Amino acid sequence: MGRWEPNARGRLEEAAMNLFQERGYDRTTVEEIAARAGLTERTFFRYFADKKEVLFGGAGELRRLITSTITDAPEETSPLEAVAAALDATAPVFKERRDYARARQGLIVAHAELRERELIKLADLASAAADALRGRGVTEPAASLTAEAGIAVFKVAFERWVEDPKSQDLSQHLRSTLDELRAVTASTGTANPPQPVKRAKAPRR
Amino acid sequence: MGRWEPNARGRLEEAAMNLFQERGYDRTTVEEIAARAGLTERTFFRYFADKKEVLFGGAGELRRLITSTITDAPEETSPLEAVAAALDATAPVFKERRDYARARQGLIVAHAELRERELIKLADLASAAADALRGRGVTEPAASLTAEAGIAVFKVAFERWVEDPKSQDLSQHLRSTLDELRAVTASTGTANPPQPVKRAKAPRR
DNA sequence: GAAGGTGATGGCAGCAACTGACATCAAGGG
DNA sequence: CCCTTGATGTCAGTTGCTGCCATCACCTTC
Repeated sequence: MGRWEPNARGRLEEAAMNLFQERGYDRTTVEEIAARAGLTERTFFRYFADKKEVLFGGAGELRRLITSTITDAPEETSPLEAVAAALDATAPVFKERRDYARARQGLIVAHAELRERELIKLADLASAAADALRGRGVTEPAASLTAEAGIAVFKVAFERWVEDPKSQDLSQHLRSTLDELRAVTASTGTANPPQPVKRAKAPRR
Repeated sequence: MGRWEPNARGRLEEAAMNLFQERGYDRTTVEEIAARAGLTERTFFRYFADKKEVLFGGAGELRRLITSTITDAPEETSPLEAVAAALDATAPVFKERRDYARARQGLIVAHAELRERELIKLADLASAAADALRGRGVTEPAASLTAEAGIAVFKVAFERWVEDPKSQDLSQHLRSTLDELRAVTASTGTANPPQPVKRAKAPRR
C-alpha cells in the first residue's frame, strides 16, 4: 500500500496533537507536523484539507453513528427522543478518550479558528440528524428544528461534561440537559400572539 | 479624520460585496478589494481581521440589540420569551436590507469558510443572550440552553425567510418556528410528567 | 504661521498556509 | 521481468496575513 510505515494518517494526527500541546497550535507549522510523522508537508495536505482538520478526524464516525441510530429507532419513537438516543449513542466514543477529548477541547476553546471548525462539524451533525428524521417521515420545519435543538443540548451537555471535575457520565449530562430544555420550552408558552415587546431605549453598552 | 475620502470601512465593504458577486468569493483577492475602494491591502487588514470578516460588519449591532432587549424585558417575562423578543427585535435590521441579506446568504452557503464564520457569529449571539439572561437571574444550565435554543430557532427561521419566495416577514417565521420548537419538545418526555399534547400545528410549509 | 502631535494610510519584507504539476518510489499482477 | 497503480516527494507559485517604519493630512499650540 504505502511507501513506508503504515497508518500515515494516524501518525499525522498524533504528531499534530503532540506538537500542539508542546508549542501551541499557531506556533506549530504543518511542515513540522509532517516532519515528526516522517512525511512531507505536501502529503499532510493530501490527508487533511487544512491544518485544522487534523483535529477533527472522528467527525465521520459520529455522523454515521447519529444517522444510523435515528434511522434504526423504533417507529413509535418521537423525533426528539430519536435524536436524544443518537446523541447518547456517541457518549461511549468520548468516554473512552476522555483525556484526549479534554486536551482537544482545551485547544479548541483557545483558538477561534478551531471553534469555527467545531461549530461547522456540529452543524453537519445536525444536518445529518435532520436528514435521518426526514427519512422517518418527519416533515421539514420539525426535522431541522429537532436536530438543531438536539445539537444545542449536546453543546451544553458536552461543555459541562468537559468541565465536570468529577467524572459524571456524558450520558447523564445529556439526559439532564434535555430535561432542562423541556422545562425551559414548556413554561408559559403562548402558542399564539406574542405581543410586540416594547423596547426601552437605545443600547447603552 | 481620515486622509482622503471618508468612510473607508463602508467603501471596503461595498467594494468587497460587489467583487464577490462579480467574480466569486475565492477569485477575489484582498488587494483587488482594497484597490476598488481606493485603498491598499494593508489598510484593509486594519479594518477587518481577515478577508471573511468584511461580510460580517453588522454583528456587533445585532449583539447589542439582543443584549439590550433581553436586559430591558419586563421582569415577569420568561427566559425563552425574552430571547424570542430579542430575536424579533433584530427582524427590522434584515427587513430593510432584504436584498443585501439574500445576496450575502448566497455567498455564505456556497463557501464553507464563510459558513464557519457565520456559525461563530451566531454562537457569539447565543453567548451574549446567555449573559443577558444571567443578568436577569437565570441560573446556568437554563441560561445557556435557552440562548442556544433561541439561536436554533433563529437559524431555522432565517433560512426559511431567505428561501421564502413571497416576502413573509421574518418575525412571522420566528414566531411559527418558536411554536414548532415548543411542539417538538413538549411531547412524550422522560423525567417530566408528560402532559397530553394537543397543539395546533404551525404553518405547514 | 511655524512647530509639533496624532491618527490614518502606504510601502515593503517576510512567513506560513495551501495548490498544481510533475517526478519518483514501492508493491503487486501478469 | 515489465508494467500498472497508488502513495509520496519536489518545486514553484499564489494568497492571506503581520510587523515595522515612513509618510501624509489634519489639528493643536504657542
